Amino acid sequence: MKLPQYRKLQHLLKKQILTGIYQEGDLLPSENDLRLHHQITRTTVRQALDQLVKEGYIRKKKGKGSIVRSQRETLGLLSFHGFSEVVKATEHTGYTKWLKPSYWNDWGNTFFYPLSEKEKKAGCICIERLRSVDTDPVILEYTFIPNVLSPGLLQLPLVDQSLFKTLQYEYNIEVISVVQDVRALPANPVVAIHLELREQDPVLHIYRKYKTNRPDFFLYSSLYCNTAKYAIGSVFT
Amino acid sequence: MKLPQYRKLQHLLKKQILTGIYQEGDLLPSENDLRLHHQITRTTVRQALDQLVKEGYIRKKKGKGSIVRSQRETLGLLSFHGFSEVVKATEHTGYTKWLKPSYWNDWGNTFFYPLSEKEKKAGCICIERLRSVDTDPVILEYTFIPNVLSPGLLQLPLVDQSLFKTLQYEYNIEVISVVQDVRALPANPVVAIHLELREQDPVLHIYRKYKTNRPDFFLYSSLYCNTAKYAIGSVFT
DNA sequence: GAGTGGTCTAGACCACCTG
DNA sequence: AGGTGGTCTAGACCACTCG
Repeated sequence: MKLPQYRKLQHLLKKQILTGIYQEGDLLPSENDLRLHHQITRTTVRQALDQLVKEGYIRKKKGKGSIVRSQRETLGLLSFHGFSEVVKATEHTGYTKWLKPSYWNDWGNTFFYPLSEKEKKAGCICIERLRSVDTDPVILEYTFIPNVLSPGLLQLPLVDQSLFKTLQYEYNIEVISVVQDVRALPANPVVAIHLELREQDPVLHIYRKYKTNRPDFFLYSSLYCNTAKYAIGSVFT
Repeated sequence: MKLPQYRKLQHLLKKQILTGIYQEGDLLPSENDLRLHHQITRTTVRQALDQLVKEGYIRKKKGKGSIVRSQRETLGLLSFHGFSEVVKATEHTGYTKWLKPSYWNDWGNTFFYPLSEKEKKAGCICIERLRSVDTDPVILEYTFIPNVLSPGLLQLPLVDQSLFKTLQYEYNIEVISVVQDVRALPANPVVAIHLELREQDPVLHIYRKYKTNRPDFFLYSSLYCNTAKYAIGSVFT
């Protein structure tokens, strides 16, 4: 575990942002301050800050400084949920309902993405959630997590109700990229009931594979979206 | 027009990749070579290469070199079409049909994204294309280009049949990010006919706004996708 | 005018890959 | 062993922001 200097600074600053020591809109210490405090050169400081920019934690402004961005914005890029963005943009309120307690399962015969032997053997923890904007159900989400974490997610309470935050705080696991396949489908009965649609109404369906900073650990999701009222937004940079 | 050194090198290398001087899998000259040839320091060379990595033109390997990636992969990140990816992955052949010659139009009363006064006054050039995989129509695409380019896109032949390539070669305009809204809709009669679906069948619909390296120049698209056979893939990093 | 980030120089040592 | 990219040092000048 020999991290380069710039990674250490990067992780330190990220932690300080995530724990609220620096909040949205705050300025980080200047590159010069950081250089003096950590006894490294400005090049190295800049390397650390470049990473944080790439990850969306800060943006930089010439003559001003490094400005902390909101975590919503950060997630927005990755999540593609539209959920948080929609909620944020419209000042509606978002709500997530656990359809049932998370449970262990094997992967079934035909999982939507290929699995490694290790993943297959461990089975997975399944989470079924319904996400709403105000009182409108918008996303029905099935999440599949390989059961390879100790002590296991089943026993843990979630930080802030958020799976990603829990993984980050408890296991240092961070999502670094997402691959997804998107389709338009007619709603099946289960989907129709939860999303308050008629059967056969068009729904947006997304298969997702999340890559993390652990090379052998992935997350999987299957999402059904009612886009009648709210579209799903995303940004590519 | 005072470009920093690293931008110049970045653009030179990009041009050489796009024109095939360096092809997929080739190694770029080493950082040391580039430094000597261009009389700049390695730091500056690395800055240029970092940009190309970010844009997906190359990937770097320690002990090996900077390897040129395929342009398909590159576009894949931005395009979100799934079109080229699907075609590439399955070794089917892609085909684009101009439904009619491009034509001038005002924007209509309710364009899907807000427009600047300058854009409104100029009107737009419209392109209607149908993209197919083998013989299956997959994407019906309407593209709207503000009519602010001289001599105007209407008179120009397209490079490689590609709008993006034409903009890059003729005007030095490059797309740098995309904002989009995605929905599932029932097919209307026009869409149904072109995509060979029944009316009311679910189609994926995407509104897109492309941001370019010209701060005041955007492109707009509206896409209808038949996802019955081919899903739309995308990657977030 | 003082402080900030943006660009750049001229070196250095390391880990990794390949012959 | 020699070449590659990865990390890092210790400086410099510039353009921009703000009081």
